[in-house]
Amino acid sequence: MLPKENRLKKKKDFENVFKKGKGFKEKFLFLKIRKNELNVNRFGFAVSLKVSKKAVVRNKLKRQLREIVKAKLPQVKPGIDGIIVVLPGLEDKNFQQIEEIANKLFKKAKIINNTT
RNA sequence: UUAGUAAGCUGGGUGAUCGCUCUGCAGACAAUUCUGCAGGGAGGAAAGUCCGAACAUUCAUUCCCCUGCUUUGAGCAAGGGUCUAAAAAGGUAGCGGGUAACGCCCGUCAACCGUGAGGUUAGAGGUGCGAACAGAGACGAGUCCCGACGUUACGUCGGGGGUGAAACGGCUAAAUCCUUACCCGGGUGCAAGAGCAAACCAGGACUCUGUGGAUUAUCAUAGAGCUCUUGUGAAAAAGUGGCUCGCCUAGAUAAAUGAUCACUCCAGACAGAAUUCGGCUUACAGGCUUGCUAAGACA
RNA sequence: GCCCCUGUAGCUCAAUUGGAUAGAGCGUACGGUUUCGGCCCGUAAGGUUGUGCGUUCGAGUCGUGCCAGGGGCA
Repeated sequence: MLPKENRLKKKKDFENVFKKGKGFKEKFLFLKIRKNELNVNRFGFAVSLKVSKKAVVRNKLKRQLREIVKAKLPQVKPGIDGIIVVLPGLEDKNFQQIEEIANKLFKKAKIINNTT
């Protein structure tokens, strides 16, 4: 689980990111990002009922994505709000495959620090 | 031993690294923050939302207060349901018990199924209709065919074939109608509801219409309408659209109870709490315990 | 989370107190008409009535359990 300060919480925040953020797409993941006024990164996750009707599957995807984002947090440029949307198809992948997709996605969005 | 039957229990384990939430204690601090230690942290179905209850609120002439009428202890409401527009609802029902309550549970009788252990069952009473097709004829009648008798048309008696789910016996059928012992205020549901803060001639929500945008994702704007909330002597400007309780010896609020790796075994099914509790229904790999039954073998 | 509603041809809808083959319009296909196309005329295909179990002689219709889709909420 992400620390509290790194979570995107308010409904308003989500609307802002969806409305004004830039979108990036990679295989079964979709990322929306927008700069915020804070010095920290905040992330939210969304898994639709269309991905799977089973709550167990949706919860597992969210947990795995949180772990991936947690590991990446120190490398990400500060001051970004992001939402990761899961698209149907990801539920068949294992952890390594999801991590690979997420890496490509983050590179595409150019939010990783070049120094590391 | 094999096959079966009933009831109950369980629903991988160990370790390493990195994390989340709540409670208590201690310390630091402006703080709802941080640190340390100790402890709690998904299910038998958490599911479907099919019944019932708690709790909250609302309507109310039932509880409380006031007023009125009829009258001597009660009534005059609402809602739901019913309806060929007038009737008065409803109930999932053998019998007996249990429960806060239930359409639930237990015992028992009957019917049916099974060699058996056992299993299954919306199992009261009354009445109407016999509605398609076929058939001569479908609850009130009738004569398609054959035989006998009577004087022909025809009638009486007996028998047979065929149709059909059912063919004269007054039989069977309500999960379409009605009755009844007994019991009962109704609606809305924790997004119920309560409190705090902020703002003002304003703000929010909803509906409709127009315009634009998006199209695996949770839009924006203008006008009109009507209601609700806060609030007002007038005008202008600025600002808020949140938080807390409800809420829990699991108790979050973008929502925790985990992620990865290694070893191991019989290789892990169905599946993730959201106000709480009692049931029902549905999904489900494997393992364990106990009682009983049938067949076979041995003593 | 809580509370509701709806499932019949590709689409929009019918089907009498349960009664036999489940109909109609649009669409589709083929044929005719036309120089060709449209309109028009004719013919045909297309259905496990979402699904299982039950009541019944008989179920789209009655009862019940699932499945799918949709809507509302201070």
